[in-house]
Amino acid sequence: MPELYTPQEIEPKWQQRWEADGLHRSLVDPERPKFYALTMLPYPSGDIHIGHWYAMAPSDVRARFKRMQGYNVLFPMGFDAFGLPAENAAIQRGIHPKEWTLNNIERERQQLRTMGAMIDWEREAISCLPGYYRWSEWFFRKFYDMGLAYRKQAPVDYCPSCKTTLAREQVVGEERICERCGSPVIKKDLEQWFWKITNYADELLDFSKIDWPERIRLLQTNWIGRSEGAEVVFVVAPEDLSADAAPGTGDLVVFTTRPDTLWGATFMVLAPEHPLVNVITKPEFHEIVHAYQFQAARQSEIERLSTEKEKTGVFTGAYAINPVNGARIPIWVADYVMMGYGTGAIMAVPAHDDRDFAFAIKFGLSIIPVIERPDLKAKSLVWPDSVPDDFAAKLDEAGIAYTAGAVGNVGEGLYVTLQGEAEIGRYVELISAALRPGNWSEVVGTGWYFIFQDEVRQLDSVASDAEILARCKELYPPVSDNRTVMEMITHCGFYEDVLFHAEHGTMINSEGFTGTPGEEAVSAVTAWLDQRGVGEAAVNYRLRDWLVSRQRYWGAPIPIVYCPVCGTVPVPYEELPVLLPDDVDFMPTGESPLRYHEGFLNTTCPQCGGPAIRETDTMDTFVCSSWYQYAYLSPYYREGEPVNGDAMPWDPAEQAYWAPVDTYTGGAEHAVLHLLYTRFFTKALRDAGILDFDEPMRQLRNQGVILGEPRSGDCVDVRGSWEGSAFRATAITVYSFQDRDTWPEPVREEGRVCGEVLDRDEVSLKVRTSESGALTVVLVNEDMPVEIPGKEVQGTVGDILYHLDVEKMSKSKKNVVSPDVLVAQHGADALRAYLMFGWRWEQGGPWDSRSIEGVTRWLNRIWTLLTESSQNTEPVDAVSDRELRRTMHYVIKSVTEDLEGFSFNTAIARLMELTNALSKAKAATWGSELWDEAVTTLLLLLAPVVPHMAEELWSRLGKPYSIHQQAWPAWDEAMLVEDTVEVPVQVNGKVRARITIAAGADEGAIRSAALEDPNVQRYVEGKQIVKVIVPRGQLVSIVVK
RNA sequence: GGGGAAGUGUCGGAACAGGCAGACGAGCAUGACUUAGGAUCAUGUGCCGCGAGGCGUGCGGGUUCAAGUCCCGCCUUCCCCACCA
Repeated sequence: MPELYTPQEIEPKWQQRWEADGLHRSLVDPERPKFYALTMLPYPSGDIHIGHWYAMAPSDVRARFKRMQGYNVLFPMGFDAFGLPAENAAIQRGIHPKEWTLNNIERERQQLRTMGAMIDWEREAISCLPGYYRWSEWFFRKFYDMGLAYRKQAPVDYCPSCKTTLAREQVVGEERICERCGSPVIKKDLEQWFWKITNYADELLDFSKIDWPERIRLLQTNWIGRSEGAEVVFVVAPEDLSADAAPGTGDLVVFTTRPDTLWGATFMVLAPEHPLVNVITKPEFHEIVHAYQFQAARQSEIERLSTEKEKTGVFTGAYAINPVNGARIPIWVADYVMMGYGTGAIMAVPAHDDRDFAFAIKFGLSIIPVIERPDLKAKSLVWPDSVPDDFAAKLDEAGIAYTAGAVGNVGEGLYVTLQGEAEIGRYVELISAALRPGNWSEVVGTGWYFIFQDEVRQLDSVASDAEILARCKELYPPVSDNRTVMEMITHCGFYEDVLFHAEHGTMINSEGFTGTPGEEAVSAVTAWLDQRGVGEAAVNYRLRDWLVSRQRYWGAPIPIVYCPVCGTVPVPYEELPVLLPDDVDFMPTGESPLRYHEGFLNTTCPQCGGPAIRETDTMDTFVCSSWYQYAYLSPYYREGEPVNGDAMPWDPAEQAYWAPVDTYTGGAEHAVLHLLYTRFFTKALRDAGILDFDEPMRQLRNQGVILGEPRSGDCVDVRGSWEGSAFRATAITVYSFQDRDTWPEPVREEGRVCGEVLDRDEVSLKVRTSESGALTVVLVNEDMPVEIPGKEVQGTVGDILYHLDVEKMSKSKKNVVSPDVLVAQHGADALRAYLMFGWRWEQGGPWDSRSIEGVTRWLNRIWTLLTESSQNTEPVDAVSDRELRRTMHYVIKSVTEDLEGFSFNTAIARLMELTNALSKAKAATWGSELWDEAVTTLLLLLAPVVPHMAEELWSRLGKPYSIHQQAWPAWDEAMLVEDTVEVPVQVNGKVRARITIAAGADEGAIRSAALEDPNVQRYVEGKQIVKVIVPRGQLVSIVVK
């Protein structure tokens, strides 16, 4: 009886052996090239789940692969151990966060060990231990000395559920919810510590030194949000400032990306929180402005749920002077301007910004175009009876396009569409001549002409706006309600698409700059502003400084002391770490429990020795994970030893050898959190003289997410008839998926189909018509009525629930897949292989509990293939030998390239192919030299994937321990060449024959062989051969006529 | 509203550089061995058609001897950002 494959026995056995032999220790070895493979460290929430395996197992495979390729590989692991869940557990269950965390770590470490990964556990680092967080504090102190850490009072995001402030990056989505718990965040005005990540904004935009996914680079780029433009100084009109105001008080600095539109700035808008609002608001406007500010503040606290973003705002009564033309423009307050972006104040150019346009229309502010439309499009509506009847004929004559149509219920008008200066000019001439008394006409979009009987005006200034409007009102009193010309013409739907544009183009109505082409406009105006001292080129970023203060206990203390005499004093390097006291009360107060711990709070000032209090906020946990890749180099470096500010935070020799990380793997969800922070950290440490490189991780690859297994849909019992392979429904009965036990048996027969609905679209249902999964397509109409037993109401096909959501795994949804259970069932090796095989790694997808069986079967096949002897029933055959050898080399090559390129699924597919080839060849080659070579190759290629099984079979074949210390097989290109190749022959693009020909035959030989083929002859006969193409000898393409 | 990614059998997914679409696996079907089979082995399996043959990579065009792949226009889904000045 052959021995069965029992991973449950084999796996622990080898894990112990490897550990006893220190096989996974990674020591500095200058003789060998290093490879630092890092996978994101887990947060010890209590359970290692399938997502961890999905991230780590293929990463381990790749690390092992690199080791077999001759690299000295470091593959460490640790725990991101500070954080809220531990503290919440303390509050809810009375367990100390440290105990909760360390217990979880112990459990997770055991779980991780079952993976059989080549983790060097000697280098484990846990961020909540003093030996670790001493250095987190040390970095804070270092950044403080470098001027990168500062404290300021600012409106910050606060999560009322986590009871702490959050960094901007930790607030997600339109609903502005907390990244950890999903609660909506609120704004609070607090004094907090920030790190100047913005100092590195430009450098963080440079990805030229790293191989990171496009997606992450893009997310970071967008997050940093660099925009170039200018800062322009507007001054508050002197009469609107109190006489005793200090010089400069009235300066209103705005940031704009479009200084070329300055002449069109017809008003200004300040954010409600802008400090100058209270200074400039005229007394008679105080009440209304204050009410608006209050309401705006409240609104940001409640939640800005209103998706309908109707503009609101109030006038301050004050005016500013537009520096380019001295125009007096009103200053408004509106919440569409954010205090947090730019300067919190804008110049509004309603003609070329949709928000400003909407605001100006709503509040009756002037809109003056100052940039020509690049397409030079214009429109004009010829009002009924405003011109003689022959006007249309004149337009025809002039080649001007128009359509006649009703204008409201007034009569028939002409809708004229114009393009280009010349045509517009011709039109203006025509209409001027034709216009009847008491009428006017306008050209909208380009030119902006207002044609009256006696003159043609252009909408080119605030003054002309008023004058044109006045004339129009005179001619046609119904327009009297309008406050601006633009408001008047918005009532005409025909003009809708030419009223405003935001494109770059030639400047108009801009005094000396009129005529400046769009490409030069921004830079020309910026230079001019600079020269006149009213503005300068400026870069603005969306990125804001990293708020690192957290009002929680379970984090690294911020090493700062507040002394009534000396002020803010950092704790001396030598006194670090500031230890977290164990005996604190965990009460959800909204303030750090440390604040109520007298022993912690009260201290002496390091500077004057007098009584002082400690900072009680702790650091964001992302601080600790920003440098963990270096912590692994020499965990808890110099613990217990006091160190000064010039110390190295890790062993310089280890750093010199291992750093930086060569390959980093993990989830993409940290694109603008951890992955941005750690880059910042590395750059800051470089500037501190600690690191000598710019980027922490050379190569980054993100795995996808494993989602829950799709759940069942409703069951349908369908009557109808077959139409080919599909079934046309005439009557449908639906059974809810909730009443599974009452479902009828799946059926697929003449006239009836029954089963669960897996998918649905407008015209069909996909019904599972057998237990095992056979699918039938049922053709339906979406509004077709269905019977629902026990329900009075009739539903329709559109109501049928199908397959149900593919969702993230979560305990509450009861769709989690436990790796522990799978390891017990199939073994770690099978799970590792399946996680590689089941999905494109970088994409992920829903779990499929059935197809892991396929991988298990494969491993069993390998097992019997190598453990059972063979009778050698088939004769030795040189051709098939060669074929096996060829497959072997092809598989070596493919697997090597696939593992290198993170294409894990195809690597497994190729290994399966080699297995299949061996199965086929076994009866003839078993026991031969070739057999041994092929089996050895298979095992070596398998070693990174299924390390335990490979080691077991390796030792059973009597090969020297350990397989993991063997060299990766090499392939021979010469072996990849086949003796004969099958060449497809296409006639007019369709494959009509395949010819077998000696490999390497020249083009002429292939061509004539193809033309001689009888099948080809059939298609070529009687036709004229136009062309024969033989690209790279791969195929023959014949074109006939 | 802006930006990005992706649409291939029943399913997960292959396809180098424009060159035989569907590798590998799941599922399904048939058969073998079995007391039995959710084990194992073998064979088949894109769709339509009895057949010759035709049709097929979200839809519509185009380039080419040849298009999943390149170009133009659309549709759908997912993700990110969002009154960003």
